[in-house]
Amino acid sequence: MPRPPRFTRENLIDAAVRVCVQNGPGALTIGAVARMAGAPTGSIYHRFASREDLLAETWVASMAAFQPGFIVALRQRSEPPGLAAALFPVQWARSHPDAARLLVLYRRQDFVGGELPERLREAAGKLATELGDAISEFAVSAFGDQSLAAKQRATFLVLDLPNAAMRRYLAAGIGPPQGVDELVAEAVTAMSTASSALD
Amino acid sequence: MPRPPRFTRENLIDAAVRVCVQNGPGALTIGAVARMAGAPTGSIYHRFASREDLLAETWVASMAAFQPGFIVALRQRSEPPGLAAALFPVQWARSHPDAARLLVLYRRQDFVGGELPERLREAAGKLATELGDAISEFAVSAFGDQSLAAKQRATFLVLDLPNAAMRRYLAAGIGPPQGVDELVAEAVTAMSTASSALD
DNA sequence: CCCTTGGTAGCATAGATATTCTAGAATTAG
DNA sequence: CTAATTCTAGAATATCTATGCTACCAAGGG
Repeated sequence: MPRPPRFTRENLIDAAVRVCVQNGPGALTIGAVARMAGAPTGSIYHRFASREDLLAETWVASMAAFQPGFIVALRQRSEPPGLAAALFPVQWARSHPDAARLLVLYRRQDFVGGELPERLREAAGKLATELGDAISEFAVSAFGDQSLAAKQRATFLVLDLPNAAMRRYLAAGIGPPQGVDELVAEAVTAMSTASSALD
Repeated sequence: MPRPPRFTRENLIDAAVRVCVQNGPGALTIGAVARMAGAPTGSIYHRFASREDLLAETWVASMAAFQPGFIVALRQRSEPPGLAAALFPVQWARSHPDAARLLVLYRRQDFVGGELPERLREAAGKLATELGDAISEFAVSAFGDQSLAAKQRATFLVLDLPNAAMRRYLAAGIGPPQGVDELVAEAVTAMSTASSALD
């Protein structure tokens, strides 16, 4: 019944992601997104209440695209434990280059600033909780240990380590080469062997 | 003979670093730095030609503070090779919290944009070259291999890995806890053992 | 004591940018 | 065909920032 949209939320968030990965989140201006999407500025305000909101949505949408698959990988049993999860971000980066750059090269804090509408605060909070819980669960199953230290170790293995290995490539705008998977696998295996040797 | 300065270059760069780590490089505006330093805006233009210059100087100064010590650590023989270098960034972060946050949480590209005055381009280029050479040299001495892959592996071990392990703490505004050193040491040792097992 | 040098102070200007607002366009139910 | 609804368009306004500019300040040498 209504006029069909030319610029959906999704279209505009895509454009916003591209602006951010090209010039950093600081360069996300309404004008820049409008140019990137080929839309007039007014159309952006039709979908988003403010620049701040759009910036936050950009982050939340990218994280929401990444996280479910990652959590599945986290629950998958692999040998050594965590290998499947640690490889997931690298593989995901190949199929989602823009969103991956956003997530790896910047931080939540660069996008989600002060006051946000309920919907976004809730979405962001839910994502954080889900991820934290999934990692804790993994730490218990992998290390049989529910201490904070075990969770930190798990976070390092499955997130920080692969991100570190990819970072330079994503910064250069290229997909992570095959060697990254090998390096990650080697590191996870090495650390797993080292710790089981302590038993 | 002249009037004694109230705001030196150093003062202002310090303030700029603090602005960046608090709100990201995008928040580095002349006004923000002026407020942080307690100076009027005009005083900043007395020292720096433009906002872009100040931003670039902020990065160059932080990197220049980090790099010499790191290079010394890189040349230091340790067992396994690279352990001393990999631990250096973590220790340095404890004594230089603001500069470390800047270097770990953001990238050169977020600071050093397009056109820069000769002095800065040269300083930035020299830093990059020195670091690259030092890492290559380390890669040869540690792995006996001057391939690009060896250099990438070395970079991962001594820079990306420790940065990844610290990142969350620096983002939260706290110094890296002792567990980080242990994790880094464990990872470097594990990977060194794994690769020597291949011989 | 005055002049020179390097500095501070902060208002004034120009250019961006965010945000608002009004007019009109595209659809379909009735 | 018309009303109701959702959207596009983009000009107009309000803010924010970077930068330029002028007046004035402090110290030491002559």
